[in-house]
Amino acid sequence: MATIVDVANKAGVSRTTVSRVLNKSPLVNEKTRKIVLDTIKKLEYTPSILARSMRSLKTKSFAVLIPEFTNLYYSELLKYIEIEARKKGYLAVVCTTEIDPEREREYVTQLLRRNVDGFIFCWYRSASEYRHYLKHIAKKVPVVLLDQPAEGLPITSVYTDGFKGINDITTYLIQKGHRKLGVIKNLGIFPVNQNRFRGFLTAVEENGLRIEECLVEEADYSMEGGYDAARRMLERGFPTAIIAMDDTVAIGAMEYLLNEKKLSIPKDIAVSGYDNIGLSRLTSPPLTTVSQPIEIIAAEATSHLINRIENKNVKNKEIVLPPELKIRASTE
Amino acid sequence: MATIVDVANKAGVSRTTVSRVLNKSPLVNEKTRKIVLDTIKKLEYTPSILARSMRSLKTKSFAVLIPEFTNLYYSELLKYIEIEARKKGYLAVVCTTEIDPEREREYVTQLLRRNVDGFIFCWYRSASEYRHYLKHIAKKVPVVLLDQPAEGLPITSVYTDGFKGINDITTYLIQKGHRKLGVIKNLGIFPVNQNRFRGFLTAVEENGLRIEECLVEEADYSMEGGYDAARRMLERGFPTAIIAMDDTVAIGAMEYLLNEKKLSIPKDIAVSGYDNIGLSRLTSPPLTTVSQPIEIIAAEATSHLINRIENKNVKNKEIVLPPELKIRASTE
DNA sequence: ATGAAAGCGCTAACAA
DNA sequence: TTGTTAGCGCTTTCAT
Repeated sequence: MATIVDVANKAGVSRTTVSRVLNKSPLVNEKTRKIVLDTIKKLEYTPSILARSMRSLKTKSFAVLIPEFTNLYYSELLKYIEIEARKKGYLAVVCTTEIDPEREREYVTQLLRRNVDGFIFCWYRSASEYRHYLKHIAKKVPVVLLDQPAEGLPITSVYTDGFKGINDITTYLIQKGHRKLGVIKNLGIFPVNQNRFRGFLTAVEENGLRIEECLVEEADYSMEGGYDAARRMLERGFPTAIIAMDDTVAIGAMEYLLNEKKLSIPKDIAVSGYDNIGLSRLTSPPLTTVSQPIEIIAAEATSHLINRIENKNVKNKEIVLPPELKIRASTE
Repeated sequence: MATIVDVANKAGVSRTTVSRVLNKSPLVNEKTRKIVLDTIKKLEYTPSILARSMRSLKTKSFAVLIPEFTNLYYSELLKYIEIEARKKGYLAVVCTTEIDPEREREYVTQLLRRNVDGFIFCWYRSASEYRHYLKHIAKKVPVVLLDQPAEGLPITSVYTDGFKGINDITTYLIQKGHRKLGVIKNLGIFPVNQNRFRGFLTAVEENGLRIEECLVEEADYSMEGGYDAARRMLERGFPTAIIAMDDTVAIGAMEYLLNEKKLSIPKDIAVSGYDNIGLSRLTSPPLTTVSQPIEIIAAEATSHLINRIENKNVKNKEIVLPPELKIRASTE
């Protein structure tokens, strides 16, 4: 591999000059620049990012921590994060935590040692629980938190209003005549879950229904989790509608109702989700859900992170996006 | 951030000694080691991976190039690649190519400049088309190719026998009495696709059927692609079974048959896939498919790559894994 | 407009 | 067993 010295020697200039050309400094004679550029081509020289990073302590990379790959919400998020990163010349390094705090810490430590320039966290952990830790990280590099309010921390956060989303969908189902509502909460006492669940409770109360009538289950963030939760629920009662807090879980629940119980959706039981992942349009029947503008969330989070990385003056902010009801056949 | 010099000074030893402790060299007095270790703790010192890489030109990281995140086959693959990488202290950097040759090249160049220690490629490109390029890369770092034979290139490859897999499933369907077979090929003239398709053709011939009876369609690697392919196929004819070369595509096709045509699977049309992604067990009805041992593929590929990175004497090899029929309700 | 020299944090060859 | 020294490839003062 050719180095900057090889180029300098062959071009008959100093390393400094080559470096200037590389960094588009204006303090280089036009002729000199030509010669250097030619030599670079001839030698197929490409600057070592390692050496460059060593000096600048910037790696033009950032880390994205998500719970897992197989939930399509994250796959789609990653897709758009990567697109935005590429546009700006950054590399997004994706790590999955499996919601394991130890694994998460391990990754953060290692990534910090690898000098990533920033973090995007999709983690399910109350900000208050992790206030100290997050502050600690945010002191070193910019941090963007997804799906959760920043709650006063020195970080940027991007999320949709989960309370409103679930409140809307619950209200809609009640208005359609459903009185016996089943609900599948997401596992863990995290703000994102609590907000969505509160949206459900509030809608139930606002409509004068009793919460005791509700069948409450819990599931992790997977299809299998939704499948099992639906099974447990049906063992205990028979709702006319099931509200899940997550499309992936909702789809798992639908599969149980269809495959195991041979029920008809929505005739026997209506089902709704949250996220509007691509798959939700294609299930049978298509899933009613709350749309999160995934592309916008990803693009906002990424571009804001990069802005903060490159310009310390950019301030943290809270970006709250509106959820939108997508009524489809699973409730009609 | 504390550096090695800070530690050395505070501990009253030389950088070298600290470095030795760090690298668990036996040439350090037990007492000295204790002192150094203490100082490291006190200063919360962590060695800079950047500086270390700069010397060794090893980054303890490798790149994984896949077409996209949203095909669950890749999500699952990544999950197990990451697990294996973590076990060995490596960071897997995932990049998606969208099967865009230019984007692919760009990534390879950039990743090489970032000194990744190796590559795992899931790319859909005939090895022959890319012989030269692959050789070029393999000269610099170890390469593992997934889903494709190495065809004599100096790289390791891991794949299942797609010819046999599709041949088996086709034979099984014919034996079940299906005579009018629809097939959805995957887009692109890549060995992995050709092998699977040949498996289909051969089974058809072996059973004395005529290929003209077959309805042939093409789809990219997405659910939407399968959906559209099924639509086009049904506009032209009516098979009793549809064989897709990929679960994701098969599921898309099923959704079309169920949602748009209100057909019954398998009564009106049977459907089969390939890959055995987690979702295929949960669809309605569950999808008959050919199982690829994803976990084994991922683990073999990753551990072999890392072995090659760390020990130049390890030889490239071709790892061919057996496919396995998973008969489920979509064909029963 | 150009270059010499120092240094980023670490490792390794050689000396003691 | 420990330390000295050089250097990985680059950027960045500070001179010229």
